Amino acid sequence: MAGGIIYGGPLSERKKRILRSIIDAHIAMGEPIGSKYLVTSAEIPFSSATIRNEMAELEEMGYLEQPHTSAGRVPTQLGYRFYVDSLMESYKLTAAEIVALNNMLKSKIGELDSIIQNASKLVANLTNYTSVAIKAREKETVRSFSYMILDEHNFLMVMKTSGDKVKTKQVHADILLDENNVSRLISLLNAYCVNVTPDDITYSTIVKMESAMGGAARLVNPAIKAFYDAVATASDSNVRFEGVNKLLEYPEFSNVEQLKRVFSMLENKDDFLDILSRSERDKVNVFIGDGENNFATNSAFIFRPLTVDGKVIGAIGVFGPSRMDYSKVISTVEYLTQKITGIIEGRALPEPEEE
Amino acid sequence: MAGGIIYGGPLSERKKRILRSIIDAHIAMGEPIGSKYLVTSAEIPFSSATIRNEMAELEEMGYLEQPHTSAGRVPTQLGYRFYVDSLMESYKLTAAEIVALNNMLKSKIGELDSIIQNASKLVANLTNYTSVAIKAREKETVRSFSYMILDEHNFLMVMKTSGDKVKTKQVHADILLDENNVSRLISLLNAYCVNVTPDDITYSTIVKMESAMGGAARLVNPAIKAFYDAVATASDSNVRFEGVNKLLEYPEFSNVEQLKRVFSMLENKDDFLDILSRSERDKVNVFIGDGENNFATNSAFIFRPLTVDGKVIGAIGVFGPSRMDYSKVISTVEYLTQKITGIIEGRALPEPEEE
DNA sequence: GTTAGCACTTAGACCTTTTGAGTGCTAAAA
DNA sequence: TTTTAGCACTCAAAAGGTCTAAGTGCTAAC
Repeated sequence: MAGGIIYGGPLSERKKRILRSIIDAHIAMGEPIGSKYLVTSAEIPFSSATIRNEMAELEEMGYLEQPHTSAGRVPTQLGYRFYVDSLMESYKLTAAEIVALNNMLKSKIGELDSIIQNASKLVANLTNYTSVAIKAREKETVRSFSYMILDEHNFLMVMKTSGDKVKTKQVHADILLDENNVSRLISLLNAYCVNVTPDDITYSTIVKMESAMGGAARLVNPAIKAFYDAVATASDSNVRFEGVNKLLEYPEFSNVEQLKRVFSMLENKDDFLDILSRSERDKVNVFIGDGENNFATNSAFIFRPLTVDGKVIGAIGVFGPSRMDYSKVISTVEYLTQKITGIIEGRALPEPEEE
Repeated sequence: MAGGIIYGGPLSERKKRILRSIIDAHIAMGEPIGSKYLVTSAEIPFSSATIRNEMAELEEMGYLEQPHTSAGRVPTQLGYRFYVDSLMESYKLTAAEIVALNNMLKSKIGELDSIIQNASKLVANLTNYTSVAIKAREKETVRSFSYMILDEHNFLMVMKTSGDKVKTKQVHADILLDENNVSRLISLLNAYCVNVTPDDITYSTIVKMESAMGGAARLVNPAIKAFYDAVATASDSNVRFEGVNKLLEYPEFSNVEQLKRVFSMLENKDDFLDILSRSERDKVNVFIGDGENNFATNSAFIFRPLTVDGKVIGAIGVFGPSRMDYSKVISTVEYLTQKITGIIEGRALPEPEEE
């Protein structure tokens, strides 16, 4: 190898093979990998001495590191990144896994929310890592209001949102309702509260509306509240974890200090929303270690955004140690999000035989 | 003391005082408490020897135990139970805490769900334990169906439920909608799907409805699906935790084995629903240790059900080590659930000055 | 370019010793 | 009869020391 060794530079085929074997073995066993192991178990056809030389160079190039002098090598972030980007053999989902995924999706033809959440549970079980379900914040406003009178004290407020959904809220009034006063109220809402965020509603707006309502002024407050609720709820985001206890299975998280760091991170759900907002859509994203994110070292976050009509509405992913079974996780997440997107867009579920 | 010592029997005033001091101290420090400590810090006006004698008797009676011969004493479940039931001085919420609670409740005049969840967050912060928010399963059926046509391909299905709520679902159809076919569909729903759980809908029902709809048979399926979603969602229950990382602060959970047990328990949300269903309503319930529940030893669960119209709709509580600041937790949970029940029932929020 | 061999390093396992907190018991004091 | 001082005893946890095994880097031979 002429010339100096470049940090992160190109690798010979042999180096690639050794690096890949080290990472595979480390992912499987969780311990530093030594040269001897590679000769006997990974069947690299060179002596341990040769491998040691290669490993020393891989270390100098930044792909490996040693926890201490007399230990084997462990992959660095750079090592994992390389592995993910180029070395990994794409894991083929087993028939059993595909069936499990399809069954889940079929049985739970329900709300988007519960689909995502069930998918998340399944991912946790299939991969044995903590899974993450994210429902993204949607900034919605109301395009138009209409109504339906339920009885003399209740009417239904129907709001078409900017996202072309329909939200409804039941409004209770302590005065008698009739077509007359409710329709007046609704046209006021259509005048003042269309394409407007809840923060834009000022007290003076409310006063104006109340004076316009005359004797039925008491209807304004509950109506505004219903409007507020509908829009505020929509703009609520949501990050949920499943299988948090699986983290404890991995030795890298088995001391309390590490755990504290990890848990306070998981608690900080905004960080996950942040990462989602900075991610690439329509592909599986992989965050590793702490150079790339403000995550705890030794950990990685793999997820794929869910998009509908070009808008990111959420994500499903996996959180775990950076020595993670990347190919399995990536293919599971990929498969599932594809299917979910299909369901959301109204396509029928394909039979499990496919693939 | 004439006669033999009775297990769990009555206690002299001095024993009570000593027991209480031991538990107070143990709650504060998390370590076994020795006789010397009680003399110097808890200001028990007897010598350490006397206290040792009393402690030996309290141990024999089942209120205390020793982790090992040369250690201090630790309360047993029986000890904690006694403490909770009779010794504890009711903790007075500080003004700051009351203000925080009230502000939270005021700012978030929204969905019940989000109220409970925010309350839960607050409880976790105020008490420094993991908080638990439970939304109970509601078994609901639909009392009557009505509709509102949105455009030529969408209508709104409005369902009055057995719980006197109104649920709505937007239904999309690929055939043209008009007053005629939608109203026919709705009257079929009123004939076949009233007071019925989703499981009662059989395939033959669907076939019957489809043949009755004639040319518009394709409307039946999306309508049934909407009905199913609405009722299934309502019957979904929900257990959420906040501040799980706080558990790590307590030494009793600081070894990985203990943590595994605790986390797999938290994962098992049905257990919490179970406990809720077996709890006493309208008061704060305290589960301690493992004699009383299938909880991990060293842990306790304190919660209060939320009831509306005599039905339990959820609960707010705290999960933590059995050495828990019972009085603080109990008064926080009590206060908050009272207020939330008030809000749900439509009462106005009282001013923070009260109390 | 590859490999065998060897000196060197070091975390972790294992053992022993020391320390100190806390007890139970006995005999004296109140 | 109740309380207390004093003392011998116990035991977990900390501290220290030794040993082992895994794994390395380097040199010299192939």
